[in-house]
Amino acid sequence: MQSKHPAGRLPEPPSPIADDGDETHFCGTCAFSSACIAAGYHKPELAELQCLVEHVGPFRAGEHIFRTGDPFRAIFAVRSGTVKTRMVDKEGREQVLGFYLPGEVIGLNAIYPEHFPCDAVALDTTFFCRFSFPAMSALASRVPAVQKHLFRMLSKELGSASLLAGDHSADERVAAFLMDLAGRYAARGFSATRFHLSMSRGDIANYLRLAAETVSRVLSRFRSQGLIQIEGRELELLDPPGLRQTGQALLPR
Amino acid sequence: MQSKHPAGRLPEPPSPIADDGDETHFCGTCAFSSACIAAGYHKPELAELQCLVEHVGPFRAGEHIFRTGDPFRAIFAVRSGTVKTRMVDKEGREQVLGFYLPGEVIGLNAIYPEHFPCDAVALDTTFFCRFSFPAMSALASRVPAVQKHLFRMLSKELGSASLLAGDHSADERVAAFLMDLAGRYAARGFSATRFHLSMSRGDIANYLRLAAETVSRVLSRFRSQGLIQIEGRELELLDPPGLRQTGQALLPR
DNA sequence: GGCTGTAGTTGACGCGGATCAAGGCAAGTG
DNA sequence: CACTTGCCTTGATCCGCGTCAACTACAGCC
Repeated sequence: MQSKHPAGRLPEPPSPIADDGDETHFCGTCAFSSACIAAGYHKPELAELQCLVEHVGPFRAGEHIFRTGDPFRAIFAVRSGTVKTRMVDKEGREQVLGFYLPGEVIGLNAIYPEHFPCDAVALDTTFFCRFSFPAMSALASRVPAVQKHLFRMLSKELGSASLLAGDHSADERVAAFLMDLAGRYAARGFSATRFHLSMSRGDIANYLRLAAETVSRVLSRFRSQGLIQIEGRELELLDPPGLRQTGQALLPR
Repeated sequence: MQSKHPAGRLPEPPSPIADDGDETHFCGTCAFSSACIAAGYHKPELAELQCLVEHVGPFRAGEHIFRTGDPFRAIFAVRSGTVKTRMVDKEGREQVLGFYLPGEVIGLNAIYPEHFPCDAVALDTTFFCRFSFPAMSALASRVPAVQKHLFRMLSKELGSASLLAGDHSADERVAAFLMDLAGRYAARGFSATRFHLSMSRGDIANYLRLAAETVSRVLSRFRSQGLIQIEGRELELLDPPGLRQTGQALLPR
């Protein structure tokens, strides 16, 4: 009972969708796979991880996974599809906080306030593993590898938050954004040079604190410079070193 | 053997310095006080917290607590003084990531990379509690309150990272910055309307992604509008509601 | 077919804030 | 004391990017 390619209509590049393995090794690209490996796949604790996880979805493009103010009970690992998180201020202006790809986890910023401080919106058809956080905390107390993994995930997200920091030109920001996406796809085993942008130009612009028109212009310029090939949302990186060069001030050394 | 006011020469406002209590209740404003209270002050686990903490300092203004690339072994809670964290890119440009006041914790973003991804620099004379992270993790496994507290601290910092997000005017940013500081001082029991800015205009500007001149101009304008009184680094908020109004788009609802 | 809505691209123009420059003030130093 | 150095303020100029606008492309719908 596996729905194969829920996002549909991506002819050329392989769609980045985490293919679940069997029931025990349920997520090849799962956010917790490294914790499982460290703990040893066959330890009894793993069975507990099985118990506290719940597969949810599909969510269609535009649907909310959670909303600002919802009580925090669980974190969500993206199994397939893409998610944006965003805050909406009282004047109704949106601020995109991040995009989350298969294998990444949303909801960690809700632990402290105990309510979600932002919305999570599916950008295409999306499935999740839902982890009850109380159960996960209890498990973390007994399995050091799980605790360590949670600490690491939280710390990692702290680091990525500073990708936005600094005042940089539109070119630098867009180049760094593309290279960041490429790296994250590569880390999960997808192509690092050819992928689909699930988010609109407006979302990219908002995330990078630019106008949609500026993003459009920069992408056109990158294309005319031979750095990328782009048609609609299908993207190919023709010159990753060149892009890295352009965005280097924003990228991890 | 308590050095009284290491920063010196602050005649009017009470200097924000955490006064240690006795050896058992060692930090009234400590970053872990809530964890201690939750665990119960007299539980044996508290003695362990005592064991893994080490008081370090003083660091003088400009001295490094840690540097980019240093191996990660501990986190540091500010006992007194102020710290900035910053990254320096290969062109030598500095990016200030944050300011840390008494009771706040630095180093959490180093858990994942296992090396510090940034420098921490004292802005005035500063003392710390140093917590060995391996020991702290081990303790967290046995004391749920400690684990919970670590999760909450990490998650809280994730939230504060998005104070910078969004593209906002210089006025909004500066107002939000001042109100944020005020709230953090208030949370630790210091005056929320009158305090000392330990960081230079340049550091503020860098953190807010503005030019130092712009920060200077905005502060002058706020003074002429009767929102603040400021002389050098001594600041008094005359109209907190007005400032909150100005910075509302950036501030938590 | 025509109508409508959404997303993206491209051009023209103006503004907010960066940059450049000059000067003031306080603390430290020989 | 004069001199330097660092920090701050204020004014003048300039430019990157936001804003406004027009246009294209495409999908869904009746």
